[in-house]
Amino acid sequence: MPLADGETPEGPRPAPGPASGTTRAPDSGRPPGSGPCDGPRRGRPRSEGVERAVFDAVVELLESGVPLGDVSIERIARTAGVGKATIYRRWSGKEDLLVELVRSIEPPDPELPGTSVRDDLVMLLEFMRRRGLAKRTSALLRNMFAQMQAHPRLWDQYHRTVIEPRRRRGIEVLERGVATGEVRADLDLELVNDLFTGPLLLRTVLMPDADLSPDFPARVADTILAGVRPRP
Amino acid sequence: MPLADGETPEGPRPAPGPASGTTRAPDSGRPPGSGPCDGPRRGRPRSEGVERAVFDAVVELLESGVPLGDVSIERIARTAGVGKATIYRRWSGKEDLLVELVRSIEPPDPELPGTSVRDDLVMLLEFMRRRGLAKRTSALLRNMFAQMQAHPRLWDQYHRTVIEPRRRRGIEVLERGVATGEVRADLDLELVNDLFTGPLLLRTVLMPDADLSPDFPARVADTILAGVRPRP
Amino acid sequence: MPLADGETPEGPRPAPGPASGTTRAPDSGRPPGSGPCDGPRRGRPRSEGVERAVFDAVVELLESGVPLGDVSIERIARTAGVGKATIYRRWSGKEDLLVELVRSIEPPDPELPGTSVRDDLVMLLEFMRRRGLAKRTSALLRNMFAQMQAHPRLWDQYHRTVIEPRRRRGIEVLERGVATGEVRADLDLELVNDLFTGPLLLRTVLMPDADLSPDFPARVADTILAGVRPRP
Amino acid sequence: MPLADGETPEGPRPAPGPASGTTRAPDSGRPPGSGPCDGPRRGRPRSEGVERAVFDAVVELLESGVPLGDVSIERIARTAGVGKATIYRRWSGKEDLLVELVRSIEPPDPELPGTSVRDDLVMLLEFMRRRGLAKRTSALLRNMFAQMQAHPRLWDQYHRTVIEPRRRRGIEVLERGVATGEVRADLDLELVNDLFTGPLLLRTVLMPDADLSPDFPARVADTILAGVRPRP
DNA sequence: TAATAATCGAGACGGTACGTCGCGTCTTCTG
DNA sequence: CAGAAGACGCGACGTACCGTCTCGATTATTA
Repeated sequence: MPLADGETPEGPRPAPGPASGTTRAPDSGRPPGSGPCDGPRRGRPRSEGVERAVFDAVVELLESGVPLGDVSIERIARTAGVGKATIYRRWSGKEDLLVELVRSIEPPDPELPGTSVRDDLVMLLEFMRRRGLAKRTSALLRNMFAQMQAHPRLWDQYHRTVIEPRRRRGIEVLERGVATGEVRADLDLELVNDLFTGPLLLRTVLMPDADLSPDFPARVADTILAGVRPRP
Repeated sequence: MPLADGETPEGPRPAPGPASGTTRAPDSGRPPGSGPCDGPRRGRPRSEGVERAVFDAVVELLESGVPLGDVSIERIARTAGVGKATIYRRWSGKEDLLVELVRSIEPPDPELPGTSVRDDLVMLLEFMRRRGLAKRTSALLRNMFAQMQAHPRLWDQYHRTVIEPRRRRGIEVLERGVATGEVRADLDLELVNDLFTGPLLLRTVLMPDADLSPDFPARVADTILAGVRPRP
Repeated sequence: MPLADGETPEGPRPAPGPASGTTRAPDSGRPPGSGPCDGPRRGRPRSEGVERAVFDAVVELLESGVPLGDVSIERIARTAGVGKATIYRRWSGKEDLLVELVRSIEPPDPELPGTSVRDDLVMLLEFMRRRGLAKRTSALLRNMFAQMQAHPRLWDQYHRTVIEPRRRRGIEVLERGVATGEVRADLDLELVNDLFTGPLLLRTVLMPDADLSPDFPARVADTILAGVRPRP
Repeated sequence: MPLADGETPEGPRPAPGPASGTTRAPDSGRPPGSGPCDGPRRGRPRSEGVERAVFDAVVELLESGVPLGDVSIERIARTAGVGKATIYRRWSGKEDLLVELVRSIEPPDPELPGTSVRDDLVMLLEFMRRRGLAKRTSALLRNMFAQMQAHPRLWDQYHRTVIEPRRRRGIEVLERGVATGEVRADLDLELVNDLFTGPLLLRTVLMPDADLSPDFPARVADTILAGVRPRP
């Protein structure tokens, strides 16, 4: 989501759709009590096209201006040309579906230059900035973000798998900075990390039209590193 | 949301929305609380008790653990002992109602000590922290925030009346700091203001369980004022 | 209603609107417990224009094709430019209003020639036929008739004041016929009266588009008087 | 209503309505009870139990004294334990539902003795008399009748499928009577048929409490056959 | 002349029903 | 057996009227 750092969608991402293959673990739809799962499944196998069709339908709806609250399962099924039961067989509901959609869109983490703490932080912030600006995903993600606030279970899951790892990366960068002497050793690094990422979240979430010019990451990083009080 | 202010809307923001005015169409009646209009209103005046009953019902439902998505107009009306039409006569829908509810709950702005920039900033942050923690308003506000993201008109209104004034106050504090020499004169104060408020927003919105201990405002302020890089 | 014999609406009826004056007895609106009713009423007297405006509004609505089921009190009040409470002050509800409207439209009974039973019966039937055909009142009355079936109290009242008196007249004609030898003395005259009026009701109510040519009354009367079986 | 037949619709009636066909728009599904259409219907078939449950609920409500005006779709659904949408899926509204209900209750036509015109006519009238008296159907049908008056489309349909066939039978009996010499050959048989059925309609519809004793059909038939004027 | 009292238009009020839509489950037929 | 189709019970949606009530304004009679 907007605050998590990511990659520009116009950048190296090969395919904007769902990733190849059906790499899904939490298949809650299989009727419990069936036999061992390693054997070759009997009956008609699940169509590979369904996930793609469903995700495409959701993205198409959201991009065409439909508010996320109006994106009902019924409508997704109609748009995708898919039966409702087929959707419920794979996901437990709209929220579950959306989480997976978001995860599938999430770009891979950026490579850091490692030249200095300052450069690494700017790079992380720049990725977040590009994520927040990305044309198509921006509104979508903001909507999702809003939606998920109301669904704690899914929010937790997203937090665990997306937000927290990136937070870790920022802290690791700072820890390296402490080791090299670039960062004061007497600071709570979790708090410092929030100092860097908070402003970007604020402008992305609360002020979608605000200034997010390319030099924003550098200005934030430099100001925090140097401090606001005049130096003697 | 309430605990963060942002950027000035007259600043670099190109267009604050389709129409900056108060385009509140569905509420054709007088907004309750305003003075007497010119013409003497005809017909039975609206009961003063309805707003109270409705707001109380919503708060009661949310406090009793009902998720905001399940707080339907129907249920509000039932709980408040009020007709649905009476609700729709005053508000255009659930979101509109919630915006007004939040506004009615909004506490008055804090008095600033004025002893120093640092003290004033800590006070502002402390005020925001308490707002985010307040028992009843916390979950409510977080949900509200989510809801409003999808409704630009309401969001604009809330931004104008709640967020923007507070943002102004922060910037004024910083300007005074520049005048007294407590703050570097070469900084973009809007950005600096976001540095202070961003972290609090981040922890409140993204990490509801995170550390929001009483010393958080002071730690944020001191770290940003002093800077992260070691001083020579 | 359509089966009750009456007068042609294009005939001697002087004014199609409500009769002059406010000759209303069943005024249920007066608050019980007030003083003696002969004394001059205090307060503002009821406007004479209200009954007229309300009746006109109802007729206007029905004539403009609005089904009677859609003629709500609300709509009547709106159309008449009258307050709802003003209507309820005079009538207990829609049914009550409609009964009075119908009564006010009901034309006076016809004069009978008295030359013979056959001529009198034809005259009665002819009045019924014209009533059923009357351009504006026809659909209106059919609607009312339908409506009243579902409201026993009002139906009873209408029956007592409109239907039954006319039924009496038919029987009186037949009794005179028995006295003059024009009618068999061994017959149940109530049943005979129904033989004459039934066919007209049938064609008016069940078959609005059916044959109601001017000679219908004569054909009915002559056939029943002569009998269907061939005379020896 | 059911106890009266009327005139042939192909006769002098100029236009039976806007469209003589079966313009039943809202019921897009197969009318239950018809044979298999060409294409094998897809999706879950409509439950057979729903019609029964709904009809039973309506009859139960009416029998327990609920006025038909208070029999709302909402209440029917509640009583039948059925969703509102399920009702609207089959019928376009209350009237449509009631028409089908009445049709389903309609008893089969009587066998005629064929011994004489007089006996056949008495039998037809007796059948109608019993229909009008039947415990459960009586009030229901009277109300139905009232409802349908205001809905031409439904009335047409009922007329076509219920009233008209019965009317035909009566005229056939009379035609046979002309052939056997039991009936005068110079009469308009449609009118004669109305002479017989009209009185029964009159007493059933206009005078629910009137005399409908078992000998009523015979008295009507005999009086009309013999004529009211004394025979020389 | 002023007070009193009932009327007027207007419209808010707590309800009930409307007809539609989406929910998540189910039941059919086709591949 | 998967999948499209769609019926099912349920419940919320936003609207329309119901009949009652409360307003300010109007219009008579009574003091």
